[in-house]
Amino acid sequence: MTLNETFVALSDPTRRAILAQLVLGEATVSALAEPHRLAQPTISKHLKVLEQAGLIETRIDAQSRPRRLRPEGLKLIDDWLTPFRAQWERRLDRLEEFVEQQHDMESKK
Amino acid sequence: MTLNETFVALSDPTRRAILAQLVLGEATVSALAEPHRLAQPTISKHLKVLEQAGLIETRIDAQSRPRRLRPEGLKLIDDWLTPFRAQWERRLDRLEEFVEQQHDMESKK
DNA sequence: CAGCAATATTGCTATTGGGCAATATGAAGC
DNA sequence: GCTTCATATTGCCCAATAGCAATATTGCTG
Repeated sequence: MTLNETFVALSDPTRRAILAQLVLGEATVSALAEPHRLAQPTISKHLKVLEQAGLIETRIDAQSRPRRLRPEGLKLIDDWLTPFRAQWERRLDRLEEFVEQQHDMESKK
Repeated sequence: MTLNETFVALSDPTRRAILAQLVLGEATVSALAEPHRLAQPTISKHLKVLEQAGLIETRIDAQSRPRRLRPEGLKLIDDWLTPFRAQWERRLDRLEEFVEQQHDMESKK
């Protein structure tokens, strides 16, 4: 459940696709495997990584082990982004200022 | 400059540390190498990954090649987070609702 | 232009990580 | 109790990657 585990978990496209699937709701392992051309054990491995990172959780229903999203897990990432977000918003502000200035110039012509 | 490149770039702690350093402003390669117990070529390699992902850019100043942050590069990540953010905020809303309901119950005692 | 300073490139090694087939486990249904 | 279904675990291979030392490159500076 560390920041690093989370980023590592997200660095694989298959795992990101699995998360995207889970936004739509709970799904079994076989349902999660189906869209990818990957063997079941491969998917199980990915699921383990995601669970270890705190991004999904497992429920038990007879033989099946449906997974569901733990969106709060992504807060670590969101928080990490904060200082950077501040920066790109500042850039946007400067751009807006610039546009406004240009506009003023125009109207003074 | 793809989403995958970006996530891969962020999946290494050294590279994240470098980005964090660059929030404070432009820095030379040797300045970036200094805090880490890593050889200079190792850092240069990391910088290449970050630049390829569009997260930093290089300026040329005599022999030195100072890097600066390109915070907009992180928008890809921020955008990817959007659908998930919606989910964890909904959870928060439900929590608030619950707390309010409890509060109502209390006041009716 | 010689020599130094800052960085890039190259070539190598060791580790990690994604993939698979084969097998193990555990619950359901007959 | 035996079979079947869903999934986990194990053992293996190959490719990708972080790391380094050695060397190349580029631009000052004397």
